[in-house]
Amino acid sequence: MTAAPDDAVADPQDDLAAAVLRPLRAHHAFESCVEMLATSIRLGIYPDGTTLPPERELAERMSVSRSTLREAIGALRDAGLLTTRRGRGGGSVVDFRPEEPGASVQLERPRDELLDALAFRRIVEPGAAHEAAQRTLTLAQAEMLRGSLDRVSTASSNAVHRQADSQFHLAIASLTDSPMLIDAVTNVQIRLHEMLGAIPVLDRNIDHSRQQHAAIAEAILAGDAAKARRVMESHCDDTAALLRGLM
Amino acid sequence: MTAAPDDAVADPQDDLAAAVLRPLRAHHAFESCVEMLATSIRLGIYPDGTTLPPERELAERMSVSRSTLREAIGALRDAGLLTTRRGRGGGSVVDFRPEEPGASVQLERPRDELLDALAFRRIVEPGAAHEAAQRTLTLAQAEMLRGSLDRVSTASSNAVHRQADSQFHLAIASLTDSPMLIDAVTNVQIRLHEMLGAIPVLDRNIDHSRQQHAAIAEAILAGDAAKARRVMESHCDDTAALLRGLM
DNA sequence: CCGATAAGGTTCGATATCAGACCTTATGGT
DNA sequence: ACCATAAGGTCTGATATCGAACCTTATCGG
Repeated sequence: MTAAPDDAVADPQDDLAAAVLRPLRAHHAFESCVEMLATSIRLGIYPDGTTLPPERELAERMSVSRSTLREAIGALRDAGLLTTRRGRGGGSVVDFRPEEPGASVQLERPRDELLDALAFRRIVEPGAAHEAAQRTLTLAQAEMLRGSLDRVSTASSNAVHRQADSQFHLAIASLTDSPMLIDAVTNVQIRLHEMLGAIPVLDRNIDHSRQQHAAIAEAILAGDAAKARRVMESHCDDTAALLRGLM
Repeated sequence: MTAAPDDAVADPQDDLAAAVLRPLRAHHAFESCVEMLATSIRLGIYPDGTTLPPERELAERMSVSRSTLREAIGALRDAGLLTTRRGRGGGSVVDFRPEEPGASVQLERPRDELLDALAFRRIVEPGAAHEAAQRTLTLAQAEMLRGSLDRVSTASSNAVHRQADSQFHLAIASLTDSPMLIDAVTNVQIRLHEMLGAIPVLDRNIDHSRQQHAAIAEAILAGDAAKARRVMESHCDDTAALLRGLM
């Protein structure tokens, strides 16, 4: 009744089952842990030279045992992304200078998944911008947004720009205070960051991006939700077109 | 540098860290497994009297070992949601008639989380409708959409209507073929379904919903993406207003 | 200079989960 | 009537993860 025979056309109902019964466990907490920390470092959330939060705290945030977390940190240390010092004031210090993007880097995920991320992004990021613009921001939030814009505007190299770009988009999402939305944007940005690392970058594209970023931030700070969404949509479309063309 | 002192205002950068370093493991695969299956049954994906897919298949879909899955099925059996028969053609048969919603049901999740789901929904479901309308649907897909609309239109009771409603929205998402989008809508619908079970339902609201559902399906089948999005936005707004008022 | 403290490092037993082989039962086809 | 088959049921050893206590090291404040 439920299982569709191999030869028959799948019962459309089964698609729903497939949707709800999604895999619920990323095999091996250890690996996911490594990936998550490595991503944070590559995205520049913990820039070169900064110290990671204490192990006990990190473990709790990721809801993972300290032993597992430590193994992950060990792996990153082996990979040369971290150095660790003991004692009070010690900790794991990031040792990572982002590399200039280029076509030599291989994509890890299947192409489908990346295209999916672009489509999903086109929906959630404009939504986030719209929502952020509707809120009345605290001074600290406005400050953070301006800071993110500033960093992405003045980035000294393509590699740094790429990090700052991710953070700018994450910053907008975080203005919404919506965990589900933040999570969605984070997911998208992780995949996007990976894609951008695999293509050559043109200065002209970056200039164009810069202008769009400024317009988006301005619209959000001015509370112009419709404009924020519109510009973000164009921005996503442009990035997507670039990526689809070059991959 | 990284850890914000308790007394100071949190460094905005830390918000980003909090976003990327999200918990990565739903403690106890067993519990998540029970929840997932129970949800599928309550959403009517496996209606009363139908047989679940074989254990080996279910286990693979959820990427969980068969032992763990079996424990989950056992728990559902103990809870009276299933009966199991051995031998060829056997399996676990659903034994669940949805209850009429009412204010007596207690919400399990914190209110914040539910409001968050409403906000997120307002972004992703209109996006899904828009995307679905842009695609050229196969005959089977159009058929499935019409079927879902039909079931939600002719539902004989509030309880059945609530199930059919979830499935209608999931059906639209599944038209997009975008795993990330489908996943987002699924998440939202699970939370929504829970909320709808906790409030009394007015026939007038249901009639209104019905009209909107019909308009959405029509717009999608006609390929009118703008309209599909617009109507879905109203639909989400209306449902959200109702829920916010009654919770 | 010295103790309180905040970090990382180590160890160990308990438990959850996995992977897979194997057993048992009922059904449907020939 | 029989037997291949498709289900659920059982068992077991390996491994991952937890969690919690405890040790070691370095720094900061008085």
